[in-house]
Amino acid sequence: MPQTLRIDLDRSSPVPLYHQVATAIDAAIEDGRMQPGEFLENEVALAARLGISRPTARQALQDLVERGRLVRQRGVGTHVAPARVRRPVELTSLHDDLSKTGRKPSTEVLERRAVPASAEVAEALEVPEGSEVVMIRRLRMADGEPLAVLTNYLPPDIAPSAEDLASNGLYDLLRARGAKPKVARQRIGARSATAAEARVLEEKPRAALLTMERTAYDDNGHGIEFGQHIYRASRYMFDTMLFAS
Amino acid sequence: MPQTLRIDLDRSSPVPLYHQVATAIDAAIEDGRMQPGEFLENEVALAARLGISRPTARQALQDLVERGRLVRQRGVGTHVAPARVRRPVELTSLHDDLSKTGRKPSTEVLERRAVPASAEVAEALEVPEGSEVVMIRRLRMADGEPLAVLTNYLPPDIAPSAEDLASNGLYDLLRARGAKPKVARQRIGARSATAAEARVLEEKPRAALLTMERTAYDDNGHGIEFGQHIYRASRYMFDTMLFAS
DNA sequence: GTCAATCCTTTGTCCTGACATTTGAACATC
DNA sequence: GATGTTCAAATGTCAGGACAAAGGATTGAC
Repeated sequence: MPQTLRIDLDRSSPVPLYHQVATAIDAAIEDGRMQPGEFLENEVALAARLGISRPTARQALQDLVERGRLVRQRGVGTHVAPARVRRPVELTSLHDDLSKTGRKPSTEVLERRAVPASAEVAEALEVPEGSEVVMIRRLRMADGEPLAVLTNYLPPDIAPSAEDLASNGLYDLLRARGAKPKVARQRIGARSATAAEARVLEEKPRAALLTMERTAYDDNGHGIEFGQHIYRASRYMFDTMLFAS
Repeated sequence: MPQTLRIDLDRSSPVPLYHQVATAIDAAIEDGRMQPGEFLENEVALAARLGISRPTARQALQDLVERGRLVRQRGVGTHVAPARVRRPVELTSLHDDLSKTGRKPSTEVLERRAVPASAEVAEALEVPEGSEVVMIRRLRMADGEPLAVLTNYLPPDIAPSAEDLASNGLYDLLRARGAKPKVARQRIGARSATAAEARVLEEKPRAALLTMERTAYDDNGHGIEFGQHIYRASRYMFDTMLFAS
């Protein structure tokens, strides 16, 4: 009892056909029209019904498999993956994260100024040590409660203004400036809060904090952002999905 | 000045051609025969030279792009990705992690017994609440120093013995029993150590600890392992790569 | 009834061929 | 010399076909 999904294709659109198909199926999974475990038509039938070639249909399905939405088994068919394995690892900023989970993010820019690059910053951003970079320190709040202190270092030519940062996520602003983060290396650790940190975050002195250090790169591998952040462990966890190779 | 790589193909092998090609190129990148930024031949030439079709060559290159080894640009060509964006996110156990970075892992099994499943464990492993599961608690050490206390819950039929656990990684043992972890959801947080935890880990009381909670699934989405772990923040960090969608 | 062999369905791999789109450089023009 | 145009090179998209391999169900033999 395979589900035949209605999919409208626009052959004059610049969006590739396989992507239109993938998006349509993904949407059906997302809004519940297709349930976990439910089988799709086989790919030959799908291609015939939509008037596309089998490779095109395959490419659409393959994309969804790689994103963890579908599971395929040779000789069996293609079915929707269980809901709990569907969430992807993604490179997002905390601002986007909070919006998606329904909490109201707000930001207070504590500091924004030019500083000489430390060795660590210089290496991440590929600039000479001691050259000028912009340091931004923000207090991130969720529903009015302090959540994290975010410290970012950026090359001067793409660093957003303090005003922009008050209402927009950093990554959105970077993208608007043409710097598109594609990959990031992230290191998560923990330590006790200093007195000053505890005060800003409204925690007790020496409370456990989560620390995160991240370098973001564009797709040519050039560093575009380096950040050292601290989070209130009592209010925040990092939630990721891992895949076996 | 594109690099022409010598690649031997075995058409009688059960290993797909595109995979043979991808593996060969990957090996060349890994051992330095191809340097970051260096261009490959264009895909048409590559296909012709190897005597394979262009789609097959493309599939090999596409695989490497998805793994972050290569970067492609339409109208330009295909080149090797910068070294620092190459490391993948992978689902590994701490045992494998330590071996790879050259530290000597050792394990002490503190406890191994059957316990009734708590609500949390029951949900992760898809068993009735209160049914019997095996709880394993291990002290993980690196170079003789305590590093983490790992607490795992497993279905009784795949739970390894205490003896096996003393010298092997948990994931290796699970794989040998036919339970292949494919995806895992992982939550990383922090908190202060209790007195007992501090004692075991040789930390000061109330020292900051990293906590990690992980549920691993096979490719049908069935839970095969649930773990709650604590790490010495002074000796360990989680290091991951993230990719933008 | 049990077990093995066979067949069908479905995805996996591989081929050939064609046109579209993007990029960068060479070229011509003003 | 600056600027716009054209062109070649490279990857992206799409079509249609063929055979292989795996899994499940059916069938047959004992």
